[in-house]
Parts: sequence; structure tokens; C-alpha cells
Amino acid sequence: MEKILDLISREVMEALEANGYDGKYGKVTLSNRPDLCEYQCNGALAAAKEYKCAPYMISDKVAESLKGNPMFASAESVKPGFLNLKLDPGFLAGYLQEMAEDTERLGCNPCEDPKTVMIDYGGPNVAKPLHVGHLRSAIIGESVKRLGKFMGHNMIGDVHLGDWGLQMGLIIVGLKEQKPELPYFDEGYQGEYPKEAPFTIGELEEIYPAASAKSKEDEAFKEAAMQATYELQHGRKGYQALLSHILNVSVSDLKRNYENLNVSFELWKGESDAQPYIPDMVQKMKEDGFAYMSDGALVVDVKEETDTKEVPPCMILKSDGASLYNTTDLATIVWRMEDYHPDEIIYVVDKRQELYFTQVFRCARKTGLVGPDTKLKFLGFGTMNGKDGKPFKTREGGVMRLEYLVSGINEEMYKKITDNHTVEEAEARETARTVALSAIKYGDLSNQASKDYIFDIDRFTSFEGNTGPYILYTVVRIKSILKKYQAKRALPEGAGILPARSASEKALMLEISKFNSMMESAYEEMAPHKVCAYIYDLANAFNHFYHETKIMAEPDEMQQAGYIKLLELTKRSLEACIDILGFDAPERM
RNA sequence: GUGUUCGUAGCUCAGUUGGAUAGAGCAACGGCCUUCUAAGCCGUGGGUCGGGGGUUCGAAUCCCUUCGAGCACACCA
Repeated sequence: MEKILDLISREVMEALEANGYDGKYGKVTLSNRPDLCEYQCNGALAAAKEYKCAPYMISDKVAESLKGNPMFASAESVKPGFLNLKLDPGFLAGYLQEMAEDTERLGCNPCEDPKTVMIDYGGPNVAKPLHVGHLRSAIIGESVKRLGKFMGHNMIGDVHLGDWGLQMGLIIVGLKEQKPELPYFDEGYQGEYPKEAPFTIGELEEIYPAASAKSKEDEAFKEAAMQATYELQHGRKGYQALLSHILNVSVSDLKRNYENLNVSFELWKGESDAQPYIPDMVQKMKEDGFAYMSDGALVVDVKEETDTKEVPPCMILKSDGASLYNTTDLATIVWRMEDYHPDEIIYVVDKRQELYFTQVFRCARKTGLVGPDTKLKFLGFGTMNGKDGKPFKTREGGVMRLEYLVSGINEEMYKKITDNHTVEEAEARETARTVALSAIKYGDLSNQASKDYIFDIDRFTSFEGNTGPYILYTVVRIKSILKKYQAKRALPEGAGILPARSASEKALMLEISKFNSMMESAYEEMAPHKVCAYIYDLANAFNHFYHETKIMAEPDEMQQAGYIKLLELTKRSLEACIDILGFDAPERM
């Protein structure tokens, strides 16, 4: 479906042209003075210069031409040269009716040119529990992915596990201290290794921090870990068997945790998957003359003329010949290009890594890892701060485990629900989970991703104002009426959305009609917070309408059916949006 | 030091890409439940959009300058 702004703009353009003016001045925008009009065109103000006349002379003529146009209830020319427009209620109802008949996409056109987009988010480390630092990447990445899917793109989410490097060596050495009798440590061992992992996730999560701490004090221990890392990376069988145990145990735990957040990935690739691509990649960079030695390290220059600041070269290999983060990220691009030929790769990462990623992107482009047709996009997010404005910490000052954060909020919600109502235990628990997730996600996504934000548990869970729970409450109210209606009667033949009879009903309809244009710009700008702003306005408009319209008491059968149709459309719009944000509404709350 | 992001109500945030009188929520105060869920609705107060200059018919938005804050600046990831 065409966006309503485009439909209106076209009428205004035609009116301009009919009066001998250039149609380009006909762009219509949402009104910023809702007391005066619904839509406005400011083109006459700009056109006045070209035609050397007072702006109102132009807007007067356009308003005159639009008189009697069935799309508008009124078209007025005001003071300096504004053109103020109000939609005809019948036209608006027709637009919404068409939206309602689009059962799949609510009038939002799928993109004309679907892209294959890989989106790299999550970024957990194996053997380490998820902590609050992983929350934003997961929430924002998942939402952008869903947004892209809704727009018709082929979105491939990759978790990009941190499963390479010294941390693995530390775990191996740490485990060896605890259980030296295991066959993985016996270099002469010839038999099959056990299928069962020699540790649980809980044990794994203890081994790593202990080993990490020890390596900082015990030089010999650190040496051993580095040696183990080296041997692992050079194919030592027992260690590779251990690696796959670590991965299995860790990944199934991570999957469970991400599932609790309603986050899922198409690919569970890790840094280790990129390693086989490194030697050829490095070799080619050398052969093509891009990579050279600098202070013992292998680097590629990525400076550009337009830089306002010195951009350091992108390091490919350390001076000891080992690979590093850059190497892995570049090699990851290699397999992504080979296996998926993406049109775009999006990185949902902490914004502090921006400079680093410009280096990687430039290097990938310069050395031909990606062609000019593949976009590389950095979607950096800000820090999640506590109430004091400093990075979020536990009361003791440590890093908060994500699991504990979520279960704490679940518990909080459960209390509030059981305080307010008497509900069955199981339902209360389930509802608490649903509402808690909406509180966390909406609290995050309603801010611009790139900015730091304050994670204020009290505010997010407070049930009042611009929060996830408020949105869910609105959906629940609608569901409740729809159920009551269905229990009484079926929709009559020919029921459809009718022209608004009140200001609040029209306001609601105007909000709904913005759906497709909002969705387009939200995806274009990778801005889930626009989806939040839309549903907040929509929920407000609905609650206002709800308050002054007695739907179940409406005597006119067709009018009542029209209301029901409008409620269904409101509900579907809200649900489509919260699904993109990555949460659901319960049946009751 | 260089670069970069930002500065909007007491607090947390929007601001339709340059338009008319800068908006929400929280907090404060007042009103609305025998009637579809009061987790709601309505109202009141609260602002030199950090300061100064410029471009423009018109600036929170663009440019310059200044103050303040965060962040980043090759062998970590």
C-alpha cells in the first residue's frame, strides 16, 4: 500500500502544477500543530522565493484547488503560507480498511529488492556466563533482525561466539589441575575420547575465572596456558576434543539463556570457525602488496585522504606471528562472503569499537575481501549505566550475571501481579516472565541505540507511563473486549471500519495509518526506538478512545462491528510492533 | 594532545531530518471506578533547548566559537 503521506503529497503536487507551480514544493508532512490540522505542506514558503511573490498567494491558490477533493475534509491556507490539511473521515476509514484486509503486513509494502543481510550480534564468550554487557547487543540485534525480516529481507543472525584464544588454553590448564587423570591430557592416548563432557556448565563457569585469576599471579601457569592454546590451535587431538566439549556444554547453556530473552540465531558460528581461512587470507594480502611489516607486526594501511584524524594501520598479525581479533574478524568476513554472499553485514557492537571497525571495514574493502556491492555497517550501541550514571554494576560493584538480572525482575513482576489480583500460580509466573521481558526490552529499545542509557529497574518495572507493561496492558484491554464481543455475537455480514464519529476515534485512526511509513524509516535508520515511539502514541490514542467510547454498549450493530474492526486493527498493529521489538503480550494481566 | 559523540523541564528521554505556541513519562498537586481491566483517563504547575556569534523569511536542528561531560586513539577482545 502506498503511504498516506505520499497519497496526500501527490494531490498537493497536482494542485501546485494546476496553478503553474513546480510540483516539487508539494511535500506534505505530519502536522506539528495538531490543534490546527492533521497534515501540512510548507512548500509555499520555499516556493515564494522562486516565484517572487508572497507565500500565501501560492498556498491560497492550492487550497482553492483542493476544495472539493474527496481526500480532504478541509484544506486551508494560513498566514505566511502554510497549507493546513485535514483528512476526510471516509477516506481515512477506507485506508484503514485496506490495511486491515492485508492480513500479512498491514499495508506495509515488502521491499522491492530483498537483500541478504548478515547480522552479527550477541557475541558471548564460551565458558563465561552472559552478563549485562551482552544484553544490549542481543536485544538490539534481535530487533533489527526482525525489523529486516518484516521488511522482506533475508536476515541471517550470527552469534559470533568468542571461542578462540588464550581463554581456551586457560580452561584446559585449569581443568588439568583438577582432573589430571583425564585422557585428554595424555599425549600418547590412542583410544576414543568419552562422549560425555568431563564437566557441567556450572563447573566450567568456575574453572575459567579461577584459571584467569591464577594466570595473573602465577607466571608458570600462564606459560602453560599459552602453550596449551598454541597446541590446541595446532591440532593437538586431546585438546580439540576438549574444545568441542566446552563448546557443546557452553552453547546449550547459552541457547537456554537467549531463549529466555526471546533471542535466537540462525548461525552459531564462532571465532574458531574463521581460523582455517587465515593462512590463505594473509598470504593473499602479502602477495597483493597490501600487507607489510611494521615494528615486527604485519599491517595494512587504511588511511584515507579525508580523515580528520590519523587512522592507525589495521594489524593482521602480531609481531610474534600470532593472529588477533582483527585477523579473526577479517577471516570471518571471508567465509561469510564465500558461503552467503551477503549484500550487507551489520555489526551490533559496543560503540567504543567504532574506530576498530572502521579499520577492519577499510581493510576488508581495500584487500578485496568484500566487493563494492557489499555494505559493511557498524551499529554501535551505548553503555548501559546504573542510576548513578556509571556503568551498571551489582550492589557489590561486580558484573551482574544476566540470568540473575532477569530472574530478579521476574520476581519483582510476580510480586506485583499477585499483589493486585488472585491468579493461579502457573499463570502468574508465566505472565510475570512475559511482562518482565517487555519491561527490559522496551526500556532498552525506546532509547536511541547509539546513546548511553540508564537502566533503572524501578522505573522499568513501575507499570506506569512509557513502559513495556503499559503497551502490554493496552493490548490486554483490547483482547478483553474482543473476547467479550465474540462471546456474545458474531460479526455481521459486511462489517468494516467506518468513518470516525469522534475526535478521539479519528486520532486513533490517524495513528494507525502511520504504520507503513514508520516501519520503513525504522528499518532504514536501524532505529527500533521509532517502533517504540509509534506504539506508545498508538496506545495513548487507543486508551483515550477507549475511555470515551462505550463499545459493548453501542446500540447500532454495524457501528459496533466497525469499532470491533478498528480494535482488531489496533491490536494487530501493536502486536506486529512488539513482535519486532522481541516480546509478546499475555492474555490477561 | 588529537579525534569523536553528546549537552532539551528537578529526574529519564522524544523531537517527524530547517517550519507555526519545543513534547512525553516519572516526581508534585487536583479530578474521574454500581458501567468493556484505575497497570487507565482528564487537568495544573514546571524551559534562555549549556553560553555567545553567524547563515535563513524561519534554527533545538546547519556553520563558527566557547564551556562542560563521555568515549576512542596498532601487538586485549
